[in-house]
Amino acid sequence: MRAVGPKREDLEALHEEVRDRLRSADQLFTTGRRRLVELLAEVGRPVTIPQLIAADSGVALSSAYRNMAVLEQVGVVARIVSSGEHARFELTEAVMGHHHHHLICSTCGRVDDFTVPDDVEQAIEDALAEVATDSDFLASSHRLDLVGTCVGCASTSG
Amino acid sequence: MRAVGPKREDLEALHEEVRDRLRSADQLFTTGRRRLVELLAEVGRPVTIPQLIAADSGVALSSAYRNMAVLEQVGVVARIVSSGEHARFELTEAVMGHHHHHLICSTCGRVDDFTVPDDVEQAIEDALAEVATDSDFLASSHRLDLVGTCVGCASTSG
DNA sequence: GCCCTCACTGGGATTCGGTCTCAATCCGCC
DNA sequence: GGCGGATTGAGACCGAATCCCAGTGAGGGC
Ligand SMILES: [Mn+2]
Ligand SMILES: [Mn+2]
Ligand SMILES: [Zn+2]
Ligand SMILES: [Zn+2]
Repeated sequence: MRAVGPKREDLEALHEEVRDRLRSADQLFTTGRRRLVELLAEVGRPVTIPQLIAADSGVALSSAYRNMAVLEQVGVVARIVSSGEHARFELTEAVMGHHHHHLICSTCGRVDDFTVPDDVEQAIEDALAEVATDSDFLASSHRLDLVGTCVGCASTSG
Repeated sequence: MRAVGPKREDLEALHEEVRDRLRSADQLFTTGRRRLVELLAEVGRPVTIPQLIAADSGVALSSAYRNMAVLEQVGVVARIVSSGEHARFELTEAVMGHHHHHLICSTCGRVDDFTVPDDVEQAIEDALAEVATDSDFLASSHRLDLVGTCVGCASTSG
C-alpha cells in the first residue's frame, strides 16, 4: 500500500480537478503540467525539481519551476523549503483530500508524510486557534514536522 | 514584559554558557560572536542577517553568516528557513531554556514565538513518538508552526 | 604588560538554486 | 488547416549564502 501509485480512476479525478483549477485561473492544462502532476502523484512524497528531472528527463528545468509556481498559485501544488537545499513540491491537501504532516531527515533532506490521530489533531487545532486569537494573527494553516534521521541515513552512518 | 531585553544577570549567564560551548569546540568567544548573541537575545525573535546588520552596522555580512554557522554548530543558535527569502536565526531552546513554536507571516516573513499548553505539548510528543517508532525514524525534535498573516500585514493590506 | 602564534575577520569573488528573457513552439479555436 | 496568444526551454541573470585570503585581533607564554 505504500509507495504505490494511485489507482487509475483517482488519477483521472485528479487531472479533472487540476484542469478545472487551471481553467478558472485562465491557464492551460498542458502536457508538461500534466506530467508534473502525474509525477508528483506517482512519487507520493515531496520531491525536488532535480529529482523530477532525473525521473523523467523530458522535464525542462525552467519550465518545471515555472509550472510549479503556476500550480502552486492555483492550489494544486505546495512548496516546502525546510532547508537551504532544493525546495520540494507535493500535491496539496486540498487536491489530495487529506491533511498530513512531515518527517524530515536533516541528513539527506528526504521528506515523508505522516498523520496523527484525530483527537491529537483536534487538540492542536484548538490550541492554535486560541494562540491566533491572543496574538491577533490570521492563521491559514499549521505545520507539524518531525525532524531527525531517516532509516537510510541511520543505517548508512552506522 | 514583551519585546524587552533580558535582565542583566540572565545575559551574563547566557554569555557564560555560550563561552563554555564555544570553548569545548575549540572556538573563541570573540567580540563579534558576543555581539551576535547579544543582538539575538535583545530582539527575542528570529531575525535575518540583513536585519542584524541594519540594527548594528558594525556587523559584517560574511562574518555574521560564518559565526551563525559556528554558533549553530555548538547549539547556541538555530537556523530557520521557512521560505526562499533570507534565513532567520534565534537562540536555541537549549540555551534559552524553554520550548516554543513559531507564528510565521507568509506575507512579510516575520516570525514570532508562541507556546501551547503543557498537555497539548505532551499529546503531540506522545503521538510523534509513536509515529517515529512506526516509521523507523530517529526523531530529534519537532516543529509546530502556525502560518498566516501578522497584524501589520493584515492592517496594511486592508 | 608585551610578543608570537594562530584563529578570526571582512571585502570581494564565487557558487548555486531559482527566476527571467525571448525566440520558437504548442494549444485551443475557428 | 490556419491564426493568435499562451507556453516552452536554453541560457542569461539575480541574489542569498559561502569561500578566499590578506589583514587583524585574541590569548597563552614570558
Ligand atoms: Mn506531504
Ligand atoms: Mn523562536
Ligand atoms: Zn535521510
Ligand atoms: Zn507580516
